[in-house]
Amino acid sequence: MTVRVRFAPSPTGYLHIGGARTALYNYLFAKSKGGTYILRIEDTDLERSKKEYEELQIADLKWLGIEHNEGPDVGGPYGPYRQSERLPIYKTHAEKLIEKGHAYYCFCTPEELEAKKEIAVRESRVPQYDGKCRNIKFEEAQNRISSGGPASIRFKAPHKAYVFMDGVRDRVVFPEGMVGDFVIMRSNGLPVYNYCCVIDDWLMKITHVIRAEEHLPNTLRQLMLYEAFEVRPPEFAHVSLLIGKDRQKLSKRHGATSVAQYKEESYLPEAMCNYLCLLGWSHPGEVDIFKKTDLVGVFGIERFQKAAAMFDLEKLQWVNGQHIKAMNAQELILKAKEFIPTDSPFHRQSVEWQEKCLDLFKSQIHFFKDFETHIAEIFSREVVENEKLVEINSWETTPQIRQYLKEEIKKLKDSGVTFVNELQINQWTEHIKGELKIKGKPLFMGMRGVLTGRDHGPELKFLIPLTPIEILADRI
RNA sequence: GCUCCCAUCGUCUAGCCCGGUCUAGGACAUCGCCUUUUCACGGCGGUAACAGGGGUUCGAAUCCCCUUGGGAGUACCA
Repeated sequence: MTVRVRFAPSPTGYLHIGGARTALYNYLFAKSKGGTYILRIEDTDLERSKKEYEELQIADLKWLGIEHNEGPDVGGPYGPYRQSERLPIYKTHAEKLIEKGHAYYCFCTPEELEAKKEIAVRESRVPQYDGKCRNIKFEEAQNRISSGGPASIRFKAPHKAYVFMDGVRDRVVFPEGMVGDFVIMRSNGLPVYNYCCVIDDWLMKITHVIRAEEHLPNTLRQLMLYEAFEVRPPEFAHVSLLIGKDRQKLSKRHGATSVAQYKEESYLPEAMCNYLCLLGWSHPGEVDIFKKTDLVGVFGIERFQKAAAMFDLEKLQWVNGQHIKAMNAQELILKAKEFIPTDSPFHRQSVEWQEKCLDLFKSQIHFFKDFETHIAEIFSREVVENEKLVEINSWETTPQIRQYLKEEIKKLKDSGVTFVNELQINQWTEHIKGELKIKGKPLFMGMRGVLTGRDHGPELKFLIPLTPIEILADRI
């Protein structure tokens, strides 16, 4: 039997990093098992679902490189993949359930239900449906419906315990009486999550359900439904939750929680996947930097952590930095086109210049946008007047260096040179050492201060050849 | 309230299933040193954890029980 997994988001907002992690796990599992990964849109909550969110989420998933084999936009043999387009299917199966005596029409009003619930809570009882409509005869129900009475469909919850084996939690037991008869079709004709989830997973031939732990209690209702349909349930694996600094389920108040925000901040999609993957799963070789393709054949549900994982921005940044460092010149240039603003002087330089520049700074940044600040420094004509620089300028040797370099740069500039080369810098250094008799700290720091206008930065022999000579002249 | 789930450095985790090799390993962060006549990168090293209590056992991070703490769910949301 080939593995079939799915990620089933509801289009009620942006793609959350928790959702991205779940999607990633499903995708990785499919890839590792040579299976199929399906995207299903759960849009039965009409009030909150929006088409634009669906598109946004698909775009974010695509950006992360998590591409589905079947889904609303690419089709597939078990469509439609949007629940709002599967309404007749849910209806038919609900009717079958009624025929088989597993479900019934319920005419209780929301107000009535709410009142009963309140009483139950006050009497500290578990608020469960009391089964008021359970014994209404089918014919009577039909009559009430045809005369316009709004009805929902309730499933008769069996009174027994349920046990299943979870890929992460092992043996999970739900004791008897945890849930009362629950609604599967709302009175407005739309199905309820736990119900359509079962229908879809069954009809789409899903073999493994990998989802967040918050769904664990839902599994009980779903197990009941599978049983009523006489269908073997899929394998379940409930992955630990993602939590924030306060140990609560990760949500908007913890800062950037949507994938799009990280995309915007120039994080690399591979780095995001890498980090997200490590939040609750561990590599058997204790490797911590990898690409999705490295995980084929390695990823499996045996190495999930049961406890919740805290999202740590600092480590994400480190992982992102590691991915940048591992990039070669071509990859860097490609990404630079994407992330460095079009008005940056970066884009006006030669390819050779760009390669050298990116290579020079790639080991000291955490994310791509950091390149911008370094590039801005190269092209900055201003001289930073901080304490250290004032000190450098106060040395009696510094004016000599300035005078010498000023003349040298003018000479080169007048002869049409636009960039100084490394050789030239060595010659300057030798001259200052030999003729001006300046050496050690005054020599190097003096040159740095005079040429860059700053007290720190990369090695001069790499940095100066990247700086246009006219800018050097201006600074001096 | 009720039901379910969870518990190793500040954080992510290895080890747990199949007790001894664990004076508990790695990574992020942090601190120190080296390297770099700067900053970073890099290298080396330090601080830092088996929630508590009972069992079982010659021996427990590992198996069992209790306590405590944390989390999730409790909808005609997903």
